[in-house]
Amino acid sequence: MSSIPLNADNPAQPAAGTGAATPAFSPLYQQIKGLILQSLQQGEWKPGEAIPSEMELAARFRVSQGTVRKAIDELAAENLVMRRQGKGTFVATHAEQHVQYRFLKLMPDTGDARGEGRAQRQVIDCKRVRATADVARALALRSADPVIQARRVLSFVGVPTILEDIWLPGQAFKGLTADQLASYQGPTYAMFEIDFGVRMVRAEEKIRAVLPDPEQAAVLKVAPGTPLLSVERIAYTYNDVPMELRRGLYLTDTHHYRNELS
Amino acid sequence: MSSIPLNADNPAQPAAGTGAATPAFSPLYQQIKGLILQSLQQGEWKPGEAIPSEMELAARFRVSQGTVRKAIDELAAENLVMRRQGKGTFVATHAEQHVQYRFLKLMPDTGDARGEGRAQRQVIDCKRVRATADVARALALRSADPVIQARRVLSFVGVPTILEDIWLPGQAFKGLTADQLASYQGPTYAMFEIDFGVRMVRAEEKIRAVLPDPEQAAVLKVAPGTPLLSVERIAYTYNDVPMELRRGLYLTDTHHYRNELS
DNA sequence: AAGTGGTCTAGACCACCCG
DNA sequence: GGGTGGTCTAGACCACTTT
Repeated sequence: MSSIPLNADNPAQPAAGTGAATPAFSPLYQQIKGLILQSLQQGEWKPGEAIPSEMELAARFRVSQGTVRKAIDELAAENLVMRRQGKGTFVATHAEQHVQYRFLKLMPDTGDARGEGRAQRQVIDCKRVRATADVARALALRSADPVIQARRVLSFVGVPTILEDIWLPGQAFKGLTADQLASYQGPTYAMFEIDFGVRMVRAEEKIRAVLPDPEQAAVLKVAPGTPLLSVERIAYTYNDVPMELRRGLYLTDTHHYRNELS
Repeated sequence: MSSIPLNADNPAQPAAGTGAATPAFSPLYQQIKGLILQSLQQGEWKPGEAIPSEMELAARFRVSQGTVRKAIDELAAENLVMRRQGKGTFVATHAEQHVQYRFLKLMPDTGDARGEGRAQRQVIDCKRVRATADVARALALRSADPVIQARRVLSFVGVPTILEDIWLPGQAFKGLTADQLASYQGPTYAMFEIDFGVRMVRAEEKIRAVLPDPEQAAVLKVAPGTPLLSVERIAYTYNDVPMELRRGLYLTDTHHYRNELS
């Protein structure tokens, strides 16, 4: 087992890699964080499972519990793990997370809960295609690489509200079907974790106001001149690897995109 | 000076108020955080100034440096203070902050820096009015209470891009003039700090896609059917007191609203 | 050299959860 | 009662900034 400190009697030595040299100085807890992160992305612990206790990790890495604690603090702040007092620390998951639909910021204008009767999904199509230049760039692929493209509509209380086009790297999502997209209960990102082992960790969104083209207007059943929110999202797994491009059109008559600034 | 622990030989005792009882359990560092917060909102240290060192605060509150540290950690995470290694901990300010325009998420499509030649401001008007019902509700005032209402346009590289209507509680912002809004260099929120002692700490935004009315279209010099981003912001000072309502219309032809999810 | 924030440790005890 | 995360302390040393 790779231990980190070279001299237990001389705590807080600047740096000491695990064989591979650590070039710039980084605090011990950052190195521990890196090691835990590595185990996370290698799937040593699966989403929803508990990771070893702080004491165990401290013993494994030969550091104090406080140092492990600070490492886990940061992972928890980034939503990569979840702590539960008295129970343990768990690998975060898009399923069974108190905040379902973590990345969906669209809220109904009335009723502070976003829930009020889940969305109905309707998958319009799902096919294998070759990446166009812009899709390839967003997903860090080469042009013409295989990607899976899907289109679906989300309705709230029967009202079509979101039209989404989704692009996924063909390699990682080989075999994804329209049926799978439609029938899975709960967040699509949870399905990605379970069926493909792909965990989305963070995302970036670019938001604009646009008018729908005739086809989009028809699908959403709105007049052609209806202003819509265009939300382009790139979702990333571990290590900032982009794994999904999603272009959404949101009807904001009875909903709004909610954001908190600080 | 009010000390907190009653018994220094028995560290980590559950709770011990400063005279006034602390009803529910809250860790010591949270209580310290509350005390520091209190000093912040009472203006014991002004924006940009350094607060006492961790050792000094530890001595003042009769706790260990580590406990003060954890309290300040949270304040720093909430952007209420800023730490600078080797120098001290400083009261956060909207002026001289590396991230100017902290609350403005509109970015040019090209050029990752938001800067590229600051915005030009044009104040259209600024007057004292009585709060309408919705403005009063947003600002936690009574209907017909005095408020200051301002309208201005921000242009980037000469192109009118943002039309903003701003409402401020008349009491706290007595004497605010159009000239003041127009001539101040730097973030308006910095001017609020300096001229009115009001520090905005966080904000909430509701975003929609809308069409401008004829007047709005004229001011922004766009065609009537141009879709625009409607951004309604409520900004809060300490203690979650709302101090500003702002309704913005963003032109998203060459800009986009950028958001990071995690 | 002195002061500040930042890291690390070791040990104690508290709050919570479960068997 | 025993395990887990959470809090608190005291003391040491590191990294950065200023005098």
